[in-house]
Amino acid sequence: MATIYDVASLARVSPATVSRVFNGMPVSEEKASAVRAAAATLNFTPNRTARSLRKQNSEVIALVIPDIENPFFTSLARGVEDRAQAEGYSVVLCNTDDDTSKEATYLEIAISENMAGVILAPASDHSDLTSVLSRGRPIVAVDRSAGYDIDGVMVDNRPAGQAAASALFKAGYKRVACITGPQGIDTADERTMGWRQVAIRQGGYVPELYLRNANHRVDGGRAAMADLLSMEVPPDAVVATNNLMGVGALQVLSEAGLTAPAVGVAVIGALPFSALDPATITIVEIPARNLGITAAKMLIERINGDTQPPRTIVLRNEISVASA
Amino acid sequence: MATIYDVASLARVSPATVSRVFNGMPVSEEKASAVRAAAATLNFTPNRTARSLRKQNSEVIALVIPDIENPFFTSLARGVEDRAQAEGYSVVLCNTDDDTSKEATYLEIAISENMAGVILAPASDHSDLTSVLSRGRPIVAVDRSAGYDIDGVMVDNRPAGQAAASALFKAGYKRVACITGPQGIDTADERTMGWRQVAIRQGGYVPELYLRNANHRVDGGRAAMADLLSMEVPPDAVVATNNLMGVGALQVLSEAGLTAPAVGVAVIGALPFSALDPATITIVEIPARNLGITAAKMLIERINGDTQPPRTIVLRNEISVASA
DNA sequence: TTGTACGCGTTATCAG
DNA sequence: CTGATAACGCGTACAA
Repeated sequence: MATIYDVASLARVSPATVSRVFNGMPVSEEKASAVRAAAATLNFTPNRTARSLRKQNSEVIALVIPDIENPFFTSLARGVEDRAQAEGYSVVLCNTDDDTSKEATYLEIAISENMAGVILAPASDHSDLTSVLSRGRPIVAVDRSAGYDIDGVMVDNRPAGQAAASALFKAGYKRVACITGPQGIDTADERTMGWRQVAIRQGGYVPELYLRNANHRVDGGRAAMADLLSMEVPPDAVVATNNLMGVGALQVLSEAGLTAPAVGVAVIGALPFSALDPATITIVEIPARNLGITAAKMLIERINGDTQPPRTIVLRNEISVASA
Repeated sequence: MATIYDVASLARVSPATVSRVFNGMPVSEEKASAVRAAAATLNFTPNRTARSLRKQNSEVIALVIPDIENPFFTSLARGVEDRAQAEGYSVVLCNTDDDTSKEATYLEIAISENMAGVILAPASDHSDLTSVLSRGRPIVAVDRSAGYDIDGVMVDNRPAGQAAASALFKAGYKRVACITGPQGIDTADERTMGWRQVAIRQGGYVPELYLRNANHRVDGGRAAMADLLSMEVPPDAVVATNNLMGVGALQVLSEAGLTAPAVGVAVIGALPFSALDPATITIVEIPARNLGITAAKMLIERINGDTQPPRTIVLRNEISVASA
């Protein structure tokens, strides 16, 4: 592995000059071209570890998400990437699998590899950010809040829950259930609250009986839906507060022969890759990609030295109901 | 940011002793606990950049994939992660977006950050691996071959194409089209070849007329399917050589009112999150997750010093046809 | 077992 | 514009 010393001696200049060439600092064209030639023959590339140790930063952003198999987060990731790459940053993804200890490890790595900053979709509301915060590295929470006073980009979750529930009641359903995520994840809690408010106002049944907490994946949605169907008086409609639980619920309903108007379904978050037209499903759109773009933008501002107090951006007007 | 020197002076020992404590080398329990106490109060963690510069390696594996929004690759990624974490490695994901220059950048980063090794699903057959190979870092190709003599984990693609085509012909279809990926990606080429062999043997039409190259995403599948439908004599069945193109084809067919037995569909690779039962679709399963597990296993063997010649593992028997 | 001192490959400072 | 040199934070001979 060639170093700047090798290049320097081959080009008959000092190591400092080599460094300057690779950092766009003023160097006479004569020496510069000698350096480039030498670097080419030696197949030299600056060692980022050493550079990063010296400069105390790198051009890499860490994006830490809880579930890489959820298209919502991959879409968000694409948003982050597109924005970051446009600004010259690379993005590495870390999957925490909803596990706060894995999350801590990745944050540790990000900081300790001198990455420029972190965008975090927290695994829970008791994530441990001390490693990041104590080093003063820029960090932005996205989608979910982390329980710290840091930058954040969120959507207005309660209205999303309200919209989903309202759509079903307006369609004439009477007992609208809710399949939501684990407690302690604020997106889930807020969306549930939105559903609850509408349901209580609507009246005619006891909403709390029709609330199920599940994990945020397909099997969670399946289990919850199956449980709801086994009730003495089952719901006639259901709100799923994320996309994958929605898929699970739809699967169980489909398997039970309950389609279309028999049981109403509203899902918060786009259904991934729906091959078949989900004609009778209400979708409350969440701007996943734009969450990513916005978070990357905020983070890069911080990296560039922005020191205003932490702020939270709420993408209020991007929630839309598509009842096809 | 606390360093070993800070910890050392607080614990009244030498920096070397601090280092030893954090690397499990013999240290008297007395001093060890003093070090741990000091480290705790200073909130110290070893700086990975410095460590990695010194040791010339890290405990991080890079997984470089072409499309993070394709569930096939995220599933593969989960396989890699699970295996790697079990062995004490962390995994960072890099998304190349099918772009060889982004790919080169990420490989560059991986090497130059002293990552332990790379698992690469190549963006094309002319990827540039010189940065990795010249440094002698372990690398494993997965899913697709990279055009170098390196370790690889693949599936037997041609039989997959044959199985998909055969299933449709056996179901009585006469003109089985094929929507495949870009030329130069060997998985696509091989699967196409499988379809072609079966189609030619079957006879009764000119298969080449019913072959379409598309990008590997949903819109690629949509465009190709639309094109096929506009033929004077459209196909009565179609093989999609990857999951997302399959979704695109199904969407277009569904929109055209062509469901179920009107037009037959076979897809190579699991359909992601199918909320509705794709009753009449033939799926040729590709063991995405196991590809990841196997690749991680191979890579870690290399990291641990295995020096046998490069080998390619083909997961032959894991392809299964599920015609529900 | 412990400490001293050097080097991993760069970049920044400071002379010239 | 250029070169020598000191860090960046850590691990590891080598010596004690």
